[in-house]
Amino acid sequence: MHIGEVAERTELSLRSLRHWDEVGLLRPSGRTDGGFRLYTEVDVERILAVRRMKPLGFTLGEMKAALLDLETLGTAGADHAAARERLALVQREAVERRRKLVTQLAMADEFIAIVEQRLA
Amino acid sequence: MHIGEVAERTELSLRSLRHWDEVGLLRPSGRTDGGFRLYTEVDVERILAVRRMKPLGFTLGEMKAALLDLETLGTAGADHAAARERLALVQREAVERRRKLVTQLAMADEFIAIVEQRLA
DNA sequence: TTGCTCCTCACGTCACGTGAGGTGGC
DNA sequence: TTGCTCCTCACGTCACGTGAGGTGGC
Repeated sequence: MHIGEVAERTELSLRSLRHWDEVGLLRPSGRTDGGFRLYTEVDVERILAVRRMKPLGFTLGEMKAALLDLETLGTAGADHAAARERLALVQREAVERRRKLVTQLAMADEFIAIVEQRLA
Repeated sequence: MHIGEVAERTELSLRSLRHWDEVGLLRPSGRTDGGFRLYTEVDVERILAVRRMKPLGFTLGEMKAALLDLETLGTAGADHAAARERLALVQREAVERRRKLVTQLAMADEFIAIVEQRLA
């Protein structure tokens, strides 16, 4: 699948997908002879996983590491111990950041209420 | 009140407050002879208003304009018509962006659930 | 063969972070 | 007088946005 279709399906910009490729967060599985990026369904699944992490404000590097660890846990015979340890930290961080997201949502609601009141 | 106290009370970095001053979003009401920024309670109120808008992803310029319009509506005799019109647009945008925030929170929850499941 | 999609530079942007070197305030 | 807080550069960072100029794919 070409980058355009992936962009549409994931609601990401072409530039983001290319950037993620550049920095090694998400390399497409293949390329055509002409150099076109070729993504598989598995690639798209990875991209969607990154999309879920993104709102929590992790850096691309952190997300790359987390993605790797998640896939390690899904693979038999790998070094599960280290991956589990790192993911446990990611989990704590994620829960903490989720709390901040909720706080931000509350602040946004306050702002909207204030504007509504001023316009009423 | 000096910048340090403001930073603590608003949970913002010194750098952010200085940056907001630099770009004209939030100038402190005064300066000491030595050049120290002096913030009033009203300044702090403005800063907190900006904090409420921030999660919605507006640019500093947009927030500056919105803040101005909000204060215009709070002032008698000013050009309320134009301010109301612009604020109505800001309101629509805000509601739209709030929806996206909720979506992001849902995605974050999905991610946390996935990690939890993998670690279980 | 015609477009439409894709490619690689490469500079620009936004909102700060992070020292460096120096001085004001109580 | 001693620190602790504050100041101004000014370069760095992160995650892309945005053309420019060119070519691959069906």
